[in-house]
Amino acid sequence: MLLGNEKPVTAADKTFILLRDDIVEGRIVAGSKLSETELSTKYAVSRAIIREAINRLEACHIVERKANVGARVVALTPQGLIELYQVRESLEGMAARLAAVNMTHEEIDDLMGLLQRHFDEVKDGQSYYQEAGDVDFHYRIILGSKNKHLISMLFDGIYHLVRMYRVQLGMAGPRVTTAYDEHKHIVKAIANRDAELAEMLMRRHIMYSKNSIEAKLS
Amino acid sequence: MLLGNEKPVTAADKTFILLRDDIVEGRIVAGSKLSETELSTKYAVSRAIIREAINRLEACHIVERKANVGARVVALTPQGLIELYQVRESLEGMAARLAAVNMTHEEIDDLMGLLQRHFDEVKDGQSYYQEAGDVDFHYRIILGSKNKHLISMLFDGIYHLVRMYRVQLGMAGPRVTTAYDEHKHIVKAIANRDAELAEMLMRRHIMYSKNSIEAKLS
DNA sequence: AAAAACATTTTTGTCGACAATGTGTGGTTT
DNA sequence: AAACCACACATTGTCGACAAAAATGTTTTT
Repeated sequence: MLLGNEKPVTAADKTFILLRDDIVEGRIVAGSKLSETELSTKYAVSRAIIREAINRLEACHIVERKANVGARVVALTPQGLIELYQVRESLEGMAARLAAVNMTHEEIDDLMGLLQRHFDEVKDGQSYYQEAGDVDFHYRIILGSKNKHLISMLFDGIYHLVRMYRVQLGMAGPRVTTAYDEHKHIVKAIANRDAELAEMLMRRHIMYSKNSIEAKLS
Repeated sequence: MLLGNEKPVTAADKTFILLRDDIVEGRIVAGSKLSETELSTKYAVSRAIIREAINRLEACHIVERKANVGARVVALTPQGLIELYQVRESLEGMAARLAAVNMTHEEIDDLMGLLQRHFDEVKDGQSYYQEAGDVDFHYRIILGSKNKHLISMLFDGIYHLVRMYRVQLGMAGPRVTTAYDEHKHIVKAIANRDAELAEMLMRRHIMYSKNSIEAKLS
């Protein structure tokens, strides 16, 4: 899924996205070293382009770089996952709070429609929900916050890392119907313009999700 | 004040910091365009260095860039300030919550010592508190969270922007003794390992601070 | 005179080469 | 045999030049 951002126009943009996806999807293994010359031949661009792409990946916390030594893909650790979800809980909780205040009636109606479609799909036995459906739901609430910083931090930073953990540690499990109910309650709170409750429910929702993932790691 | 990060080693590091400070302190005016060639002569480095510095500033949300057009320093708007403080409230609230769990007894003792020194200074009539003292306090709690993402987002991203608003809109006002009391209560909650309360108090503290600034804007 | 089309100029994007730094190896010394 | 130094190698950092795109100014057309 392409997040609603602008399309890549420059070569550095395209290479950044290619490289990022190769890392997130695990085609470039977590923890490995990134050689600039090697990557420049692989993606058929100059080293300057690769350097810019790596710089952006560093800003996303997807790679770590040491001066005069080089860049490595981050390692996936249980501790890292926990820290990631702590930030997510904090930011998305605030997003839900702000969405309860800032979303238009129309946006809320759309969101309820989306939820209904997801319900129909889940009811028909498709386990489609977890991946795209979940992301889509959170996506709209984050946008609904109308807070530029929040939106950018979550979409450009956190979400690719979350996805990296999901893909590479193979998260697809249950929590389908449970998560649906939680989503429903969150939307209801937003529709009621109850910011306090929306934040609390969103934070709980993300905590449960974290616990579910943590359980699978042990 | 230099935050505890590693010292700049490469020319791009140094230029990035120079440029960032020139923007934050207002020597390069908010909203203005950044010409790469112009800056490269001004800082006596090649355009590649300037480009890297601008890329990093973009990651901090201090400049905005459009492909094939160029980069501009962000504009300072009341709305932007509000959004910034919403994020800060969210992240630092979580930091306080985590600090209540993760700070060592020694770190907490140090923090109480710091607070005592600040009290003495404020008592003696120095209005020193607001600027460095406040930052120092928040700094330690954020570090005390032991959460890499949180620390990086706040120090590398949010705090320079907050400082930019403070400097350029001329925030130095009162709230000295009030803020001190709030700090004291937060530390007490952390010492009691009361994560819930620590987060709540920190969020209130930041909200008050925001309100105080907003009042000055009108 | 206003608007459209073209030419010019400026600015950003990309590239290959050179310089500086870190790393590994082999040899020497104790 | 272990520690240390020196040298060569590989990788990253920096630079100036070229290509492409946008902005500006001029001419042409209606």
